[in-house]
Parts: sequence; structure tokens; C-alpha cells
Amino acid sequence: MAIMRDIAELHEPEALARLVSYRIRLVQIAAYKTFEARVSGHGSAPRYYGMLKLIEANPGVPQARLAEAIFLDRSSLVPILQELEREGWLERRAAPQDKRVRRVFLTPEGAGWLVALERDVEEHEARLTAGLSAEDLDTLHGLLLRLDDNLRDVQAGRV
Amino acid sequence: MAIMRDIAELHEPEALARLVSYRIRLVQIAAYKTFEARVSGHGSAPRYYGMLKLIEANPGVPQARLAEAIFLDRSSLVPILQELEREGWLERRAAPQDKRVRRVFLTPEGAGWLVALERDVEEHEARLTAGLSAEDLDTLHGLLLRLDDNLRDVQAGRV
DNA sequence: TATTGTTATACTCTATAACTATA
DNA sequence: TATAGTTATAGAGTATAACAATA
Repeated sequence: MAIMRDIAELHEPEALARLVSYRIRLVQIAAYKTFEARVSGHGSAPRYYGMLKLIEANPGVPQARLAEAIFLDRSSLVPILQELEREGWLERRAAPQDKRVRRVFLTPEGAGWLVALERDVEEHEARLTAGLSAEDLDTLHGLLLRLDDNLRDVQAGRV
Repeated sequence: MAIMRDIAELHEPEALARLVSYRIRLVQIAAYKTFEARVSGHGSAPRYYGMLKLIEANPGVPQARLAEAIFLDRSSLVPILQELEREGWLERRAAPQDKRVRRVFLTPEGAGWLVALERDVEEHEARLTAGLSAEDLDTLHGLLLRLDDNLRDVQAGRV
């Protein structure tokens, strides 16, 4: 191939273009940056939207279970929860049955703020998936879940 | 909802489960960790596989164009290129036409190592997409490209 | 004036190891 | 012995601001 002149767009080789792992990585990076650029005024919560929804759906989850669910080390979760607690999103309560455990709950305020944050998330999702029919979305979800299953097999050492 | 007991798996609320952005993020994080755990002995190159393939397909690309292509600031790319150059993967040559520019090329050794690395990438890709037919893959690529297009519209301010 | 590459610097995110208290 | 939460610490990875050289 000739040495490139200073063209605007780089050529994307077919060896990259046909990799699902490559395309997913690029889409995820771009989607995350677009989302972070979009939301503001919610403190540090937007990037933890998924975790906050998990807490909402699993009130009283122990920190260690939460860390596992989002693929973080227990110790990495501590400062995140401390900040969100300081901002009033959540609270932690000692578990009387097992004094080692601190159970995590959304505060009523946090639950309310989450509704507003959810609107931003839904708008971002709508931008991301614009033009896709309900059937397209079902297909996409189904295929992504199959990738997810495959990865769990790898992580569990089943492959 | 009742306060959770210490169950193994957290409940994933429907509001999360139907978000393409959420599922893609989880798949990407898991796929990246699986890949990094898989490859070793290639120095720091595996995480820059995509960039190295771009350099291979666009020999002599200026650093600034490369940074744009992978959504990095020019300054963030500098230490990455310095390390890969030190490891022998690539070289940078001053551009006679424009003395500000340094053009990036794979070394012959780097091109050879990339073949070996590519085998690991392909194996990882095969694990990730196991069970998907050629038609499934076409469908998935098509849908991901439509997400990619939507994000470019957002970034370009067209939406 | 604008662009390219670079450096200095700081910030975010994460993991590891070690600790305590509990089980 | 094992687990839950915490702290101290270090290492990636990134961006911003400022700079010199060049266009």
C-alpha cells in the first residue's frame, strides 16, 4: 500500500471491520462518551446509573454482592458508595443478623432523583437506537445476550 | 419489594435489561477482560491491536490522525507510541513535506508479531461469537453499524 | 493564526495487600 | 478458616494547559 497522504478518514481494514469485539468496543466507548457529555447536574451518579438501578431492584444488597454484580473488587466499591452516600443517593445500614455486613439502600431522595436521571438515560437510548424497529431491538438484544452467555462460559472455565 | 436476603444473583430490573447501552457496556467490559486475561507475552500490544491494524492499513499515518481515529487526545497517544516504539512494534519518521508531522509505520518485526497476535484475537472472537451463524453475524454487524451511525450523528451535532 | 508533537501535571478508575471485626 | 468492609498504596489511562517548531 502507498504511504498515506493526510486524508481525513483512515481506512478500516476488513480484518478489523468484521470483528464483533472491535465494533462493540468502539460503539461502547462512543456511547459512553456521548452519555457523559449529555448528562450533568446529577453529581457523580450518571456513570453509576446501572448500579443505582440494581440497588433499587435489590434493596439491602450487601456491598460484596453488589461489587460482584458489577465486576468490581470490594475495595474499589467503597469510595464509590461513600461518595454517593455523601451526596444523599443511598444509605448503608448494619445488618443485625451478620455484623460484618452493611446493606445498601436508595434513599427516598435518591429514588426520586433516579427518576429524573432515568429520563436522560431513556433519551440517550432513543438516540442510540434511532431508526431501529421493535423487531430490530429484539434481535439485537437476543444476539447480545448470546455473546454475554458465551463470555460467561469462558469466565466460568466451561470453554 | 422485600429487603433482599443474601442471594447469589442480583435481580436485573427490566428498565436495565431492555437498554442496549447497558447490555453493550456489560458485554464490552467482559469481552475486554476475557481478552486481556487470554493474551500474554506480547508486551503492551494486545490492548492496542486495533490501533496497530489501523497503522498497518494506513502506513505513514500522522500521529494526530491516528489519535482522532481512536478517540484519544494527541497528548495521550504520545506515551503509547513511545512504548510501542521502544518495544520494536513501530517507528516514526519525520515527514519532509511538513516538518511538524511524524508519520507512524509498523516495523517488519511488528508486522510479523501482529500475525501471531491476530491469531489470539481470532480465537477470542470465535469464543465470543460461538453458536452464531454467518447470517446472525451479518445481522449483528449491521445493527451495530446502525448504532455507530446514530452516535456519529450525535457527535457531529446533527441530532 | 492554526497545527503537530511534546511535556508537566492532575484526575479518575481500578486492583492488591494488609488490617479489623465478625462468622 | 473464611468473609465483609476498610484503608493505604500503586498503577493504568486519560485529559488539560502550556510550549516550541512549523505551516
